[in-house]
Amino acid sequence: MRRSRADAAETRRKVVRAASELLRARGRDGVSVADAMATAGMTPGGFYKHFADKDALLEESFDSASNDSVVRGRRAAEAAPRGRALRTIVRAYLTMAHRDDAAHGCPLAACVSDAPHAGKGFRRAFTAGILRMLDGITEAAVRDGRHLGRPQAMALLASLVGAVTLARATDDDALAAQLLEAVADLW
Amino acid sequence: MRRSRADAAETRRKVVRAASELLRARGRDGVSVADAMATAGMTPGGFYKHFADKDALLEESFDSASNDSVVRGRRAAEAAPRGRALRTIVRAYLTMAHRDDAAHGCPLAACVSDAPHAGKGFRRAFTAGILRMLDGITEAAVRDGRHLGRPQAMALLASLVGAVTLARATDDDALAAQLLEAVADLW
DNA sequence: TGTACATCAGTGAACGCGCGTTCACTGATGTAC
DNA sequence: TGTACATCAGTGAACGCGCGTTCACTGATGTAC
Repeated sequence: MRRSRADAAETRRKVVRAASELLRARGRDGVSVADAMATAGMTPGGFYKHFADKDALLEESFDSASNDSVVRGRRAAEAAPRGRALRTIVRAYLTMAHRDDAAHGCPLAACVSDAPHAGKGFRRAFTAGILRMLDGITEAAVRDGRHLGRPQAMALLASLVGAVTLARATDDDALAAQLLEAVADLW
Repeated sequence: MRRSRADAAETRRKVVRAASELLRARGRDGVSVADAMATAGMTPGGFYKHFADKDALLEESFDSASNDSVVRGRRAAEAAPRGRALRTIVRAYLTMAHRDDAAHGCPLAACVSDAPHAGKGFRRAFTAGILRMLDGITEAAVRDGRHLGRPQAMALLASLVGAVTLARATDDDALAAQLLEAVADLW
């Protein structure tokens, strides 16, 4: 039956949140429309009242995750000890906790091998996510009173994403921890 | 109809090669048994004469790609100018050509976000692939007459994989090139 | 403020498609004598 | 070396399943008067 506009907006938000977690936990092909709807407490049929198709949901879900992720990073940087903002967010990124909780973690790390096979919209959202992360890194450095060039921010981001994705891909926990540690010690 | 043992072995090899390229080009979920068989010039039915199931094929395909990749790296290191083995393979890894030809490139970069959602066998193969790459990096350094610690090899590998996967994920070619360049300049 | 009606969020079943897997069959290969 | 038979690599159709999407329907919400 029909719901109020506020209810409908809330439903939409719940679906995006559910999809954003499923997307990061299982990857693009691991999210089904029915799953996302069920996780949000709905039946599959209503999906198309809110989104054009599955791609539109995934694109918006990625974007939402990317925003959340950068906001969380900024908060961590603000809460960090004086002059340690960048170091704090880098260390937080490179934890086994982050490795083990992809659903609430960095969407770049979660979707990096999905994007090449995805459509235009998703890849555009991914690119925006990269830029947001680079800006977040630069911002943290500025907060520490030092200048980090764009190339250095890029190299840092690449090593962060590489370390976490490799740590998730291996079945050897000790190796995973060493990979994270090795990159943490690099910066 | 029945084929000779030599023919059958050749068929099996063709299927693994086809699957290994499809796997790297399209990711785990992008490979269908029928596609792999068709690419190898066969109909789908014969597949189960050679492999227990799709997982067994993908595991073997990953392993094969991983071996090929390391062998290619070793050859490049051997052909490199004196004292430049490591630099040569790192630079070769970080090219737009490698980014654009995933089918014949590093399987770690191609499958890194697939592995976490894959079964035990695939993750074990992935771990073996990481170790092989780390050994390959160390070996190249030794050839240059310098010692590279395990942590440094790990940090290098993470940044390589991160750079290429991010470069493939974005739809912005200039950004992709800058990411590769930024990591190349780090080492 | 009340009333009548149009709208539309959400339901749950159905459809079509692709995919992994199975299966009966074919006929060349390999083996036993 | 030759022959008869068992084996089995490969074929191509079929099955079952999950998934994205559609659709007729329901009944509360929003709107027009």
